[in-house]
Amino acid sequence: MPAITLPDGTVRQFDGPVTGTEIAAAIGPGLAKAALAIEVDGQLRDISRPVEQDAAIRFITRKDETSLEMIRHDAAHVLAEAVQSLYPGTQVTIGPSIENGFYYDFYRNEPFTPEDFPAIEKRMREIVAANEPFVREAWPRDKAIRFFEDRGERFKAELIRDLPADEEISIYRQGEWLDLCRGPHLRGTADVGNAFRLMKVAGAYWRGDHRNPMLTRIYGTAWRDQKELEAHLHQLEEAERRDHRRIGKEMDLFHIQEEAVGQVFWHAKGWRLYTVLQDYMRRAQTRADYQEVRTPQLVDRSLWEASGHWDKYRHHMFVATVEDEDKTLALKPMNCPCHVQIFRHGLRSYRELPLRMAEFGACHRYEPSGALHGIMRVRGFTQDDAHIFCTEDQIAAETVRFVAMLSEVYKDLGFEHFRIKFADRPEARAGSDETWDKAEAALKEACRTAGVEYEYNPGEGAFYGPKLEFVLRDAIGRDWQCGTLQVDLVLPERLDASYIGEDSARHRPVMLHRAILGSFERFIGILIEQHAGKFPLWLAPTQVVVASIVTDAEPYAKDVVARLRKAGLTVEADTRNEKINAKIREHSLARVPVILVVGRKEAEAGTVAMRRLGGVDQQILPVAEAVSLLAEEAKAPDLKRN
RNA sequence: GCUGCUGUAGCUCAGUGGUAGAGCACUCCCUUGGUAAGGGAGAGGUCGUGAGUUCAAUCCUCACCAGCAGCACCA
Repeated sequence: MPAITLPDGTVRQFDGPVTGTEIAAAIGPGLAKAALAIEVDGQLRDISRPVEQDAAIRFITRKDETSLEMIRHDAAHVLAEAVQSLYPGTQVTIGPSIENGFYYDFYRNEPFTPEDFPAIEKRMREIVAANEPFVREAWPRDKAIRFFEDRGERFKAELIRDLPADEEISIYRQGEWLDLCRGPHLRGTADVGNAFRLMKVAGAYWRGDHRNPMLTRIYGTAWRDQKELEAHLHQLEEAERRDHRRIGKEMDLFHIQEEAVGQVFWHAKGWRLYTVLQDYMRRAQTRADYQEVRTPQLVDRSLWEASGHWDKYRHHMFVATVEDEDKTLALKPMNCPCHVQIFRHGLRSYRELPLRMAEFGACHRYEPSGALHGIMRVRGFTQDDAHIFCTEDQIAAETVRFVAMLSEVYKDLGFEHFRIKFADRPEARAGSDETWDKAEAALKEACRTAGVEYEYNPGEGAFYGPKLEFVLRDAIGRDWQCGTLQVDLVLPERLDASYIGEDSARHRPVMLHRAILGSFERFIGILIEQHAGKFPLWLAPTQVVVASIVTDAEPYAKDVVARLRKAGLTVEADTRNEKINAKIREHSLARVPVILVVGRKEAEAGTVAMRRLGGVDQQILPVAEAVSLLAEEAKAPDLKRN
């Protein structure tokens, strides 16, 4: 006699086990039609499954976000059926829902190509139109294994074998086709709807392990209706439009070429952006009481052995030898061991702690070729790196200070929202469990003190310590992990860093590794995509162009340029033999924020006609006024505050 | 690194078993034009690299390099 509690608090009694479908029908025909699935005591289930005991329930309709995930999961099943019916002999593996869609991994000798998509999609739409109900069956383990093995589905059989012994093996049928699946599912294939599209194919390792066979993965996107699908496709176009590689080329910011794979040739305009950002960061860290240092690029192998990096990352380091000397050196892949050397140089007192040591550290890592991506993932990069040597007692206060500094920087750079993840011990790690207990506890305590809220990111810590990851949200809703704060009790030990305490004895400092931007290369890539190349004035590679209308105004245009330059602005004169329309068009396409147009009138009156990027109107100003206005606007945000 | 795809002028791309084309950009000439393309002429490429097949390869085959997407990686 289950008593079913509805979300509004009303309770309904039923005589015996009752399915979600029946409950919905008892409430009303509208709901019976709309209900796709049911949540029983917070657990999502098939609507066709009976509820046997008292429970609080909630129906999932198409309006719920939850339905999206189910639509995608079901779409993956529909895809798998379509593929197996069109390409016999293809083995199925897994097919989950993911952000924005779904995928299914198949094993097939010949990989799929996008040319196969129209046929597969057509078959999928037929399956959706047939509206086969999803029927759940519980099978004995042996039967399930035998069934899939008999069909030559060795991956599925392996999955079942690896399921925990006490787990029920559930099979979902849709018409003739069936799949091992935990569920839950929608009512039938028609609930998937038609707002889906196959997107791309890619290789993927079986179980994500590069030692396993490569499967062929088909990605799709699926939504509740056509409008959502179109919005998503539009978002993809938007991301492509903002691609930093494309904009970097268009705006002449940088390039990369074969002779220096994974390393950036910064052109004048890109380098201006870089230096403006670096100057800003230098001021920020000076305000926050950091001391800036500089350490060598090439460091003897012995230091990397001592730090533990040689062991773990040797194959990702650039190694150099000298013919006349029997030495092996490595281009530094990170700065911490070098910073410890400065810390160790001479006796340190507890009075010097916390000691905040910063470096715009140029690092090199031999990243796998497939990981490289524009200037976002490179082999030569510069970190806004710093190490804070402090006592355990100081971790909390330093965390508070760091989060404050980082928040200000992100805000100044135009990112209002960020979130924090707490990454704890990875499987492969240095240091004892006690050390990790201590480090994790200290960092959690620091977060509590700082009033910092975080999500967990289990097993993703650095090999020497737990870390906080700071994740930005950009203008089109994408997340970028940039900042980090890592507690390290291991490296000071390994490299024997110590200070003299109040008690005249030697003590181990704690090292906090921290970065805000991460690397300049990657962060500038993010900035480019955030602004779609239309930078705020202080960051713009070319801030102003003075465009003359007639030859007579040329000397005046050059004079205006000189005055703007004197005020510290980056300015170009455009006195080419072109019509003003063409000049406006070109500089607008080049994303120059301000165009000052000068003709005979302006030359005589000592004025400029100012036009903003994206605007259509103009503003006539005396030169002096334009110069002071733009100079003020072009100040970095921290300088405006003073 | 793995799987798939791609590599032709500075950029975006077309094209063919008989050593190549467009638009934009560039140079020069005409034009002095008032807020998103004025007109004309010209120059520019050993078709990613190397080997093979062929009378003949930018095109076919193989290897390598690089790029793109995804996976794996990211101290």
